[in-house]
Order: sequence, then C-alpha cells, then structure tokens
Amino acid sequence: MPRTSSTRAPGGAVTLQQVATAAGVSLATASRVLHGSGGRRVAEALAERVTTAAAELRYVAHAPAQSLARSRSTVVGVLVHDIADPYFAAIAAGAMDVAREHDLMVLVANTFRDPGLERDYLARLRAQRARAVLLAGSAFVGEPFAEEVAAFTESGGRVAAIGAHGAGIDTVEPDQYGGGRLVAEHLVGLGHREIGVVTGPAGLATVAQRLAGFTSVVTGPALVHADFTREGGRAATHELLRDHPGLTAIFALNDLMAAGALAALRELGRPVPEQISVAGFDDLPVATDLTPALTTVRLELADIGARAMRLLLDDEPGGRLVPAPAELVVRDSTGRASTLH
Amino acid sequence: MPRTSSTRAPGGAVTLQQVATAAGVSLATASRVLHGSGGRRVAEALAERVTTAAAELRYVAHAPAQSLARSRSTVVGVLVHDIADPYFAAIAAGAMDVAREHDLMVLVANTFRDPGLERDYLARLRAQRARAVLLAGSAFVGEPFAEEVAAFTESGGRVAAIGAHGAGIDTVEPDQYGGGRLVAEHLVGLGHREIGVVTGPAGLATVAQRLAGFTSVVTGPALVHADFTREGGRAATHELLRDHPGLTAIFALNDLMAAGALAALRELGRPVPEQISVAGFDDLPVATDLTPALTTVRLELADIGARAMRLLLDDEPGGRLVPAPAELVVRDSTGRASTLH
DNA sequence: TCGCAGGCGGAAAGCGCTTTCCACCCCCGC
DNA sequence: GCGGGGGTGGAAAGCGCTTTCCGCCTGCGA
Repeated sequence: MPRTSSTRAPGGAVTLQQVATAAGVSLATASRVLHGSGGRRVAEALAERVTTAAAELRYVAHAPAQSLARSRSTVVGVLVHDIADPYFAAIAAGAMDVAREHDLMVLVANTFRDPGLERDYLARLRAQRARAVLLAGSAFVGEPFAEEVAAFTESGGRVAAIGAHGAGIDTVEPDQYGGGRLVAEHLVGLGHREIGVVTGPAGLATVAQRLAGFTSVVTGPALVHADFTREGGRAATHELLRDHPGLTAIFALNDLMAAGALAALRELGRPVPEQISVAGFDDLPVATDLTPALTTVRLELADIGARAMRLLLDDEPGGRLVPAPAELVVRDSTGRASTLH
Repeated sequence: MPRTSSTRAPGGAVTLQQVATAAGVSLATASRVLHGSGGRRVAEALAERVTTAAAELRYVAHAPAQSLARSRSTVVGVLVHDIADPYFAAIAAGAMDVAREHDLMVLVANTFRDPGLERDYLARLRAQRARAVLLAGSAFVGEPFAEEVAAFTESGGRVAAIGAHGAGIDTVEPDQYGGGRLVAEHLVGLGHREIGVVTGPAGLATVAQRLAGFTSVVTGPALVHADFTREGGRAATHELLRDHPGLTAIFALNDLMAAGALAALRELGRPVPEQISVAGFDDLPVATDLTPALTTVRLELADIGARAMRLLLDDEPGGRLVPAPAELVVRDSTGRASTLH
C-alpha cells in the first residue's frame, strides 16, 4: 500500500489543513508560511515544520480557492484568431514568456475570427476572473464586443490589444501603415507602376492599415480579397492576373498569402522576380525558405506579444500606445520592373 | 452616470446574490436556474425572472468559486515544448477545438524542453485543479516528472500524452517508427545507399522512434545531431557533408531541419534532387513551399491533438493507446541516386 | 372537510483558502 | 515584583458558489 494513502484525502488533493495538522500548527500559520505575503512572520522553527510537511505531502494550494479568497486569480487570457497561424503563435509565445516571469498561467482562446466566439470567450475569461486579457488581433470590433470588453474592465480585469486602439485600452501598435508604405516605395523605386494587391479579410484593421500605407504611395492598385491563408493567396493571385495580365508586381498583405502567390506564379510559368515581383508582410520564418526568398516587412512578433503582456501586467494607468516598428527586408522576390509588357 | 453603477458591486463583478435579489428569489433558486445540473427544476415564471436579471446585470458566474464548490474546474492544460513551433501549434489547435466543444478553457504552457519548467507547470496545473492535461511532446521523461504526473492523477486529474506511452496514461501514438521506415524504403528504392540523417535532440522519444524505423531498413547511416530547428538543420547539414562528402541523400527528422538542409545545400551549390535528395518529417504547411517541394512524412497533427483531447475528456478508463498513421508524401526533393559520385 | 403526498423555494452548511482580530506568552522596565 | 507592550499563534469570518435538507403550499382522494 502506498505510503500516501493515509495522508492523502480520499477525494484526491491534499489540503492546507492536512499540512497544518501534519506540522502540528494551525491552518492560519500554515497559510502564512506557505503563501504569506510577507506582512506577517512566523517563527523559524514552525515555518520549517510547515514547509517540510508540505513538501512531503506534495501539497499545492488549491488555486481556485486562493482566487476566491484573495479575489484575484493567477491566469491571464490571450485571444487569438488562430493559434496555428504562425503570426499568432509567435505573438502568443512572446506573451507567454512574460507571463511566466510573472508566475501567471495563460489561457489561450482560438476564436477563428468568429465574433460570437470572441464574445463568448471574453465572457468566460471574465468568469475565470482572469487578471488580464490580450486581444492579439484586430478583428475584435463592433458594439457587442466593446460591451464585453467594458464588462471585463469593470469587473477589474485589464485589457490590452495588438493593433487596435480602443479607448482606455493599452495597445501595442505595429506600424502597419508604415510597413505598407515601405513596400510601396520599394516597388515604385524599382520602377513598378502596375501593382496588384492581395488583401486580407475585409474589416480587419490590420488589412486596412497596411493597404492605406501602400495606397498613400501607389494610388488605385488592382485589388483582390483573400482570407490571409496560403490557399486564399494562391487563388486570389490567379484571379488578379486573369483580370490584370499587365501587372509587374504583387503585394500580398501577409506572408502566407505571398507564399500562395509565388505558388500561383509558378503554376502560371511567370518567373519571379524577372517578370513579376512579389512582396509580403510579417517576415514569418518561412519567408527565407520560399523561392525566391521573399521580400517582406518584418514585425518583431514575439517582442510585440511580450510588450503587450508587459503593458497588461504593470500597474500603470491604461490607455497607452506603444508603437512597434516595421522594417523592410529586401530579398530576392522583388526586382526591377520588366520593361517588356 | 452609467446605469450599472448602482447595480454593480463596487469591487467589480456581479454576484449571484445580487442577481437573486434583483429577481426577488433566494440564492439557491438563482443558482438552480442558472447553473442547475438538471437535477431539480424551478417554476417557469421564477426561472425567467432570474435569467432576465442575470442578463441585465451581465452576470457571469465566478468560475473559481464554482470550481471550489463543485470541486471540479473547467480548464484543461496543454503542455507543449514551444507553441511557436508549427508542429505544436497544430496539435494545440486541434486540441483546443475539441476543448471548446466541451466548454472547457485551455491553459497552454510553453516548456522550452526545460525539465524544471515542465514539472513546475504540471504542478501548477494541478494547483489549478485542471481537469486534465495533455502532454504534447515526448521529452517528458525522468523520475521527477513521472512523480509529478502521478501526483496529478492522484489528485483526480486525467493525463494523456502524444507519442510517449506511460503506464495508465492515454496515448495517441503517431507512427513515428513506420514513418521513418517509409522514408528509408523510399530512398533505398531510389537507389540511395549513402544516406545521412540529421537527428533531433537526444532523449526525445520521437527522435529515437523515427530513427529506429529508418535504421530498420538502412543500417549505420551517418548521423549528426541538431535541435529540431531550421538553423540547427542547416548547420548540421554542413557538418554532415563535410565529414561525408559522398552522401546522396539526407533524411532530416523534421521538416524544420529539412528546410535548413535545403538552405545548406543551396549554399553548397548542390542541386536537389539531382545530386542529393532530401526528405523531412511532419508535413508542415511549409513543406510544399520549399524548393524543391519537400518529400516528407505526413502526420495529421491537428487530428492527433483532437483525438488526444477526446481521450482526456471521455470517461473511459485510462491507459489506452490510439495509433495515428504516418503517410509518405513524395514531392520533388527526392529523386534517383546520382550515379556519379 | 381533512390527510397526505408531491412539488418547489429557502436556509444553511460547506468547498479550501486568506486575513482580521483576539489571546497568550514572554520579556522588559519601573 | 508587577504591569504593560511587543510579538506570534489560533479562532473565525468570510470569498461566491453548490447542494442537502427542511418546511411550506398546493392539490388530490376519501
């Protein structure tokens, strides 16, 4: 018979009371020793008896009970559109790193850009009394969602966002506009005049900003919508070239779609960059492995995630706006506009 | 002044008691209406008053309090080595999908293969009284970790793993061995005899199994260790070819390293597959976008994650082993062994 | 008309922890 | 030698919810 059977509660977990009893002290003393916030000290000898007993019993505090008693939990939420998208995975990783430094656990919610799910998850994060929530995407819009956010902050939680600036919400704002502009200037500098843009889901602030930056330089580019996925980018590129065969460059609003664009151009037998140039956005790891290596805009995604999490966890007043730079990374997928068209 | 200021508790959140009062019923009745497990019914009229009041006050139950009272929580944990690695991201996404169907929230812990962190996170998941935890990687080994797992199950949580079969633990076992074997047979069938293998971190069961499958066909291949990253694969490939210039094929034990291998070969001016073939493992989305498109072994990662989560959440006795198939996907990076060496 | 059963609302006892407040002990100073 | 004060342990009151048990009320049968 395992030694633990006499010390473990039948239901399973060890309670503080058991530790206290084993150490021969009161519940209060045990609590002070193990979780005391320094306000009150316990004599050396007793403290050691308690810690020893706790270790022997493999005691870990019941976090929900602690949350209840302290009325503050140790979890934070991260809302992402899709954790399998490397863009969000990188942001989440950065955020989780910082959370760990603060001894917090991270609840990740995959919303698939479904507004209903977004609200639902936010409500459930509120139910968990999550200390804070990071909105790692900019599709979170609309009145009902804003109400949910308000309810969250009103019940004492902090909210920060990446890329979408709401009133009173801390925001890390990647320079989407500037990135789009950099691409435009780069392409124009190479002599391109007929440029098509593969945009993302309508309504995404990210899309609007990247596009706005681009059109601040190149007016009236050919546009086609896709869904921020590789396949979407591929299909959109076919469509784009069918309708506008004279294009000499394509700007895909993210790297996933740029990969699709390159695939489509390969299928069409259009050499890149000799006949047509392609640029992306995000500088995902895949960008270097594409052929030709992708010219794109670098966002320090992990860093962005980390900074957003820091905004959530310090105790400064909210409403701050932290800019994150976008940097053009020129690789082999862009070249001088071909003169023969 | 916002209308809510009179109804909201100053501290923030709305409590059930407030809802009950607003509806003019007792706490018990409100609880039965809103969270009743069907065991007991409340008259229609009262129920409606309660739900209305709850909606108006934007009430959401205090999850920690609920966990405490019911002594079961609504969170599950997923332990991954690195969520930014597409392999784990895909598994996590599949798992999270199933969790959502069960109305559970997912706590994701990034361990970076640090044994200390793995144990620590597992203890904290136990502290949260997570209903279950999915070990989405096979590096979780060693006595201390096994003890932590035991403590977790003893305190009433379920544990499932991907790829590492432990006693009493539900496991989804991707056919790593078979996949390695498929690659070997494929390469041998193409006439390759001098094959190098870029392996992963020592001690990973995944690595051992893929390699074992491979060496069951090809004995004594040249080996070099890397760390499952693209850069590691690149460096390892350089090393491999320095020491074994006559290799006609390279098997990288995952796609990330295969991407690095292709980069290295490009740097060396060795055409793939004309002069040397390359195969990977996992069939990450990037595989199709590499040049040449990568021959690899497909694992249905999202499905694997989903199945593992289902194992965790049904109430069957543990210790099951669910195999997941591995399938060879032949693309352009492998070809007949060059006769000139 | 009275009795009883069935149905349904409410009081209250926890769930495991924190934290306030009280009581005790010891030591010091006068 | 006695009173008081500082320090430290313990009792107990919650935190917000679930759930058992109790008791009331209604309606039906005799």
